[in-house]
Amino acid sequence: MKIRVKGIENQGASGKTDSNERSMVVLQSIIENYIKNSEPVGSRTLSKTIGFKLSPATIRNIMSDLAESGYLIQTHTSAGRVPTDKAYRFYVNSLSKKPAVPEQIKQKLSPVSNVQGTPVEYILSKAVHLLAELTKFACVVSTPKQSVSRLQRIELIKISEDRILVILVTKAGVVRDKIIFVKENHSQEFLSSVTSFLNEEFKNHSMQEIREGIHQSIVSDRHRYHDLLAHAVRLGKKAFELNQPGEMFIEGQMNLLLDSHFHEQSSVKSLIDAFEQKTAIMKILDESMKNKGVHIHIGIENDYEHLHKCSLITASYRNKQNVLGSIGVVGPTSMDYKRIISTVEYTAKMLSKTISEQSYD
Amino acid sequence: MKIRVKGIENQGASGKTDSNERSMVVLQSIIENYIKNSEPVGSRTLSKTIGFKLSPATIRNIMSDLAESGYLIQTHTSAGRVPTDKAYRFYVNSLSKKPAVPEQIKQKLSPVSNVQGTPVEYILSKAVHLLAELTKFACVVSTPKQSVSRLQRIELIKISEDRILVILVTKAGVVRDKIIFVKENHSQEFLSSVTSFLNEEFKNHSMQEIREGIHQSIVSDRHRYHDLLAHAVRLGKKAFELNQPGEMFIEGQMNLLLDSHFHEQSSVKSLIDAFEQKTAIMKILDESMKNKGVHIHIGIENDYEHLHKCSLITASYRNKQNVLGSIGVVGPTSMDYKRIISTVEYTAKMLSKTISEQSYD
DNA sequence: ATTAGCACTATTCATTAATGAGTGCTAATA
DNA sequence: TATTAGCACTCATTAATGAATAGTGCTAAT
Repeated sequence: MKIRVKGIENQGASGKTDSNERSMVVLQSIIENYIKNSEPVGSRTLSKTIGFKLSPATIRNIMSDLAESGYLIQTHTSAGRVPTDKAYRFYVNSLSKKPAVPEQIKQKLSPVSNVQGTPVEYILSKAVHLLAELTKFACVVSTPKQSVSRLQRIELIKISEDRILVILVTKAGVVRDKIIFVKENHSQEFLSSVTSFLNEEFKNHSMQEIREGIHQSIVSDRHRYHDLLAHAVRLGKKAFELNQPGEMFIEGQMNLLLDSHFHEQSSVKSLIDAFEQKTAIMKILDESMKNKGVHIHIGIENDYEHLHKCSLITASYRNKQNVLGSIGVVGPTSMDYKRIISTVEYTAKMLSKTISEQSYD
Repeated sequence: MKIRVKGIENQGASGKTDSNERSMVVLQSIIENYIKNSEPVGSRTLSKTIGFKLSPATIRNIMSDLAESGYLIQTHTSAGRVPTDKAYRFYVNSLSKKPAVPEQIKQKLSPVSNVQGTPVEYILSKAVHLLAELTKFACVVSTPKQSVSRLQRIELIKISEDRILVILVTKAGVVRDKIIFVKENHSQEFLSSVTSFLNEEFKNHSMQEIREGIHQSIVSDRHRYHDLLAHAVRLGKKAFELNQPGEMFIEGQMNLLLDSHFHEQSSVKSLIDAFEQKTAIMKILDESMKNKGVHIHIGIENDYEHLHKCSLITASYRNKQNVLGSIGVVGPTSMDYKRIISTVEYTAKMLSKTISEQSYD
């Protein structure tokens, strides 16, 4: 008795890759069909939509094999087949790496480059809003991580006897502010001296570096700033200490609830949890900053359980110097990967371009 | 034939206010029951839960009258009664003006005062987040209107040959930034002169005033700043011109979708629309800044059609000088008004307190 | 290796009947 | 005169039934 070649699974193990390739095409076809209609796909419909001629019976055999290898499941005996996360993974891996971006999408995203001169946060919110409108899913974007970005300018402004407003401007064009409380009543002139000292000393250094090196650096310069020194150290430390938690803008959450895949009560609750407790998604965005290109997390691949029914497509954005943050889409595992991937990629590119142009180096 | 006194409607018209008062209590009871259980309430259950003894039949008569006067409706013949928007309006109007704030809510909101020294935006997002958690509805907050708030400080920072970073600090503690593009290559020293000129001239004036008066003011001072003048006018105009659209933070939209009242497909779509197109809600928040206290918009009272099934509870927040913005809750018309109103009021109070303490005057 | 044919299974949909919650009206009652 | 008991009636909800449908798995023929 001959054992049928199980298609995709044992690539190369068998001499005949014909049957192998065919099952791949069948799988692809099932996936695309399901992405389009959100309904279990059966052998009959498939035999019609598929490119070459193949009877339902044959397709049934192939499907049976694919199911056995974990690419398909049945919701019940007499239902069609539905792709698993494993299938989607296969699918995105087999996609041609660079799908073209439809002109229509480019059009829609053009406003992103029209907001130059506005705060970075505004640009981000514009981008994430448009992305949500285009994809009809939930979209997220993380604000620039300040630790990596380099200092363009620091300002110390006296507000009252015991409060100083610190304004940090990074090369990426991000402005951050914070109030620090002090015991001594410094004059504005004194603060100006400290300001220019800090600017001279730390311009073009990353926040991380500054935070780590602030003490040594000042000490080595002791001779120039005698009496200023003690205070400058203290103020500088406080000023650069500000480690605001990374923020995240979310847009279009509600879109997900129109999606049939999230109609069950339990899924909805999971989603709410996932967005309420932002850390999980934030973590994925952070992760996405480490490598170039588009990142894809499919369903069960996500560490966070509440995201097991979602796929996340993310891409980082950057200026000329550094990776700053990332932007992404959260949707059902059966999303139209081709379209979403290229849209996210293009959005990130536009974002990088716009922000680079107003970065300060 | 005598006409039965129709209760609430013709208050004072009849000699007997007894029946009048009783129907008010019945209505109140129905409303509270419906708020609690989200189910049409019938005469039998009501006769049990209501304080004094009254047979279902009598209650049916009263209910019939209330229905006729537009306070109640039936979804179908054999169903219990459901309060109308008119009933809710009656209900909130008859509430004692100052319900006590439960200690538990005070506890939960205490983090709002623990974020002093952080940017105003951060405080706002914290507050709106907590409010959403407490109310389990969608919550919104508008960022401070810059037009009314007074200038604390302006900074002009040279970024490149043709770009200047403008930083505006208002008395309310809000920091806004914008890049302006210029044709001439000004030195940083020159910018410093302009900066101190603008600060001297305009500190403590509202943005509105500054925008309106910038030209006259400078002209009248012509003798002091001869050559500076032309440039200063141009720069100042550009700098203060920045009229960013008022922003709004939204939190907990998804909460609404767990609410049974929004389960129909059409309601969900309405909600999505309402939040997508933020202007309607923004308008209500703006409106709420004009008068003190809590504002209540019930269902049909809202101008915007997509909000006809929602009630909005809003309250403004302020610093010592000005009303800055407002915060509010968007929920179903059958929300627990007592609780929500006091929670919103208290949150706004906390917000005002926190922001006042770090305002610059 | 592929396909046609057939038995089998599970969902979906419409129909029906039973149940029950609630009202409105009328007549009896305090 | 106001209240209440009683009863007929309405309509939503639920469960049960059966027909139609979409799909599979297996076997035998090609």
